[in-house]
Amino acid sequence: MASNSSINDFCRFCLKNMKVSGVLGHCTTLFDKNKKPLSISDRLKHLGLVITKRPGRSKRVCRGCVAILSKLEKSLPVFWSWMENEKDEESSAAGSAINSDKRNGERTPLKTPNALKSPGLLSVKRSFTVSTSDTLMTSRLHISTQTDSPGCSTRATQVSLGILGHCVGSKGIQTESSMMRKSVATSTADAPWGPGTSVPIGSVHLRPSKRPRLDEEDEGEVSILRPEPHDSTYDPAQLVSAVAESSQLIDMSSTGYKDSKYIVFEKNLMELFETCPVCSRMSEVKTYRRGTFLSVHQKCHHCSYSKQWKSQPVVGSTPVGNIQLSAAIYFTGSSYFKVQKVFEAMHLQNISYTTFRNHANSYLQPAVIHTWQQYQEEELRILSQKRAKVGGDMRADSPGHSAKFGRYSLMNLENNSVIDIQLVQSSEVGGSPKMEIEGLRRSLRLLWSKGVTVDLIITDRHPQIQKFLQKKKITRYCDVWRLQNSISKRLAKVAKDKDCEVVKKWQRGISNHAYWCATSSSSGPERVAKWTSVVNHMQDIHVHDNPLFPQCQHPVRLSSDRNKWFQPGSKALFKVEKILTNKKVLTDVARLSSQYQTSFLDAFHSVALRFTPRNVVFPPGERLCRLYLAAMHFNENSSRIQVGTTAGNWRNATHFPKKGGHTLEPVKTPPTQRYVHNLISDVFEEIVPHPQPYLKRIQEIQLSCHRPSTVLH
DNA sequence: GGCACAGGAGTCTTATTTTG
DNA sequence: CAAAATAAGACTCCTGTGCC
Repeated sequence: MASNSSINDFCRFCLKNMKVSGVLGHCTTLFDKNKKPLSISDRLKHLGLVITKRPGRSKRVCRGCVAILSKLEKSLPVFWSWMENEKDEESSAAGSAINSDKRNGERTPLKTPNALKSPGLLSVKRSFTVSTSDTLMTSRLHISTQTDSPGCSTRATQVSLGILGHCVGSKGIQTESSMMRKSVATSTADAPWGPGTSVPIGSVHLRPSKRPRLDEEDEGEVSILRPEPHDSTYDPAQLVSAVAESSQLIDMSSTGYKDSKYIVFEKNLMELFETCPVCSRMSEVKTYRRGTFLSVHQKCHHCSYSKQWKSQPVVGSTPVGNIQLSAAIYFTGSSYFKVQKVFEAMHLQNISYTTFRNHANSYLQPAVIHTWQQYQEEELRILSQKRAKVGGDMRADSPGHSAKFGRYSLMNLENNSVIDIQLVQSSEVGGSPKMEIEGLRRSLRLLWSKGVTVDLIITDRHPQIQKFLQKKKITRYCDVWRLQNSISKRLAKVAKDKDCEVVKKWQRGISNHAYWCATSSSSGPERVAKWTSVVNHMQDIHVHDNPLFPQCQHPVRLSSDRNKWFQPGSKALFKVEKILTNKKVLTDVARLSSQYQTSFLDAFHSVALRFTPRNVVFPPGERLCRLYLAAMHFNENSSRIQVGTTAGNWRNATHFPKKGGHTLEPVKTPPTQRYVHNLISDVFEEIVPHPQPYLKRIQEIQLSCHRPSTVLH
């Protein structure tokens, strides 16, 4: 048994040990009948390899071998069709048998892809002679160019694969490159991307397109390639096409951000380039795709007409649409992978994840940091002119239950806007319980460094925090929602006891009572007096010993439900009284905040959750940026007003919460995303032209995410 | 030769299924 | 029903490819 299980830890084909640190990773069972659409063994069978369960042979394969199988499934039909074609030609052509034999003999020496290098696989491959199907597909290109095969089929391949571009190269290519450079050399008037070229993008175009974007290089090379409208192949038609092209590009702004975009089908697009507009005969069309970008190179062999069309403006050497897509995904808090699925579902061309990450690291995150810091500076400047009233709360921000990261959010309670977010890693402060106090410390240090005086703070009932705030002489208040939530939970637990069912009838009443105590009292002792009076009230006693609150304020009325009153000396009363008059609870009741609540902080947490879903692992830098984005979204939309009806009433919507019953919630105006547009503008106007200062800033931020706790004390 | 992009592989994670 | 096993998603790092 033990030996069998150890064999199954290895891949059947490449013999790789798939057990890492005692855990099997990325393996698939060969004979899993439930696997959809087919089991691995069935898929192999389809390709000609019959595989059976055998003692001493593993029943699992690794992900790498499954990937090879998938490739073979894609490529083999192509390869088989080649074989069929060759057979047909061979049978018809006399004397080709020798060549055919030669080819069969040559098939194996082709370069083996890395993935197929393992000995176990080779044996399998040989058994059905498809080992190089994948290789053949890719090597087709190299063989044809190097060996200069005279076969007409090869020639066709060369053309289709774009090799011709290098050989012919001349007019079409020059036209294209000069177009790019023309924009570089001239300022705005003849820039191919249009006269609306903004200064920053212009500055990008000032660099030769081949140079690294981050380098500032001379522009001498640029003008050399300018004069291509005066090419020897000058033709009025060409001029027409060039003018049409430039006018088309002139209409859009340099980044085309505000341009509408469309989904264009390849077939429909290619209809535009099929025939030469000058001689109306078929022209050669070559395409080049990079992410969402497509360039079409049309060349007519009959009249020398050539044209290059680009689907998007290009900044430096990066298509603008690709960055815009990355920015749109990132700034709206969406997930690349979800968008990728949507794109894939409709065969829409997309950028790779690596590209997305590169864009995020180079431009998007710097934009977020920059915008957030500007906003924060301004907010803190205003706040420094008065005594700040803030609320803070920590939430775990990691997948699962492991509180690896925590985010401490600080909110200005006067306008309900988030003014600071601190990301704290449990490992840097020595455990998750210390994260909250650390987050608060960091936030307060920032406020103090900007000259903000904290008047009061509403925060958690954590003893460490109480001690810290006492030391710093900051008035701390308790949030009513938190207190009533904590008490509700305890009451719910008691209500489950079969002798304490009466507690259920009072849960909502006690919760409401907490809010009433907080809002109707002017001092701590008065709040406590009102709070403790509920114990009498629950026994149908409405006159109390406490002079601060001698009598219930509600009108005298007879209850229809006599069973709701607690019986003196009952177990239920004893348990509820213990919860309500607990010393810590009374201390917190005395500190209940009457004017400011942190319910908006919870609303922010739910927004933040949409930007940083818990089941996705983000690197700390990206996590912080996403939280900043959440804060920007929240701050922009926190003060939305209620929608009115034509009759002049406010609109409400009925909600049916999980607990039962129903509530009326105001219908507010739809949320806006102005911050997204501002950020994208920032990316193109400031960061893409001069990324270095922003990158430096983001490095500082990321470093500060990991600074050791000792620095902060 | 430089750059952008694509994709593979390793690692960590959660969700689901299987097993005892 | 709980624990173990399995599958697969998500992320980082790295390398290869092809265009300019």
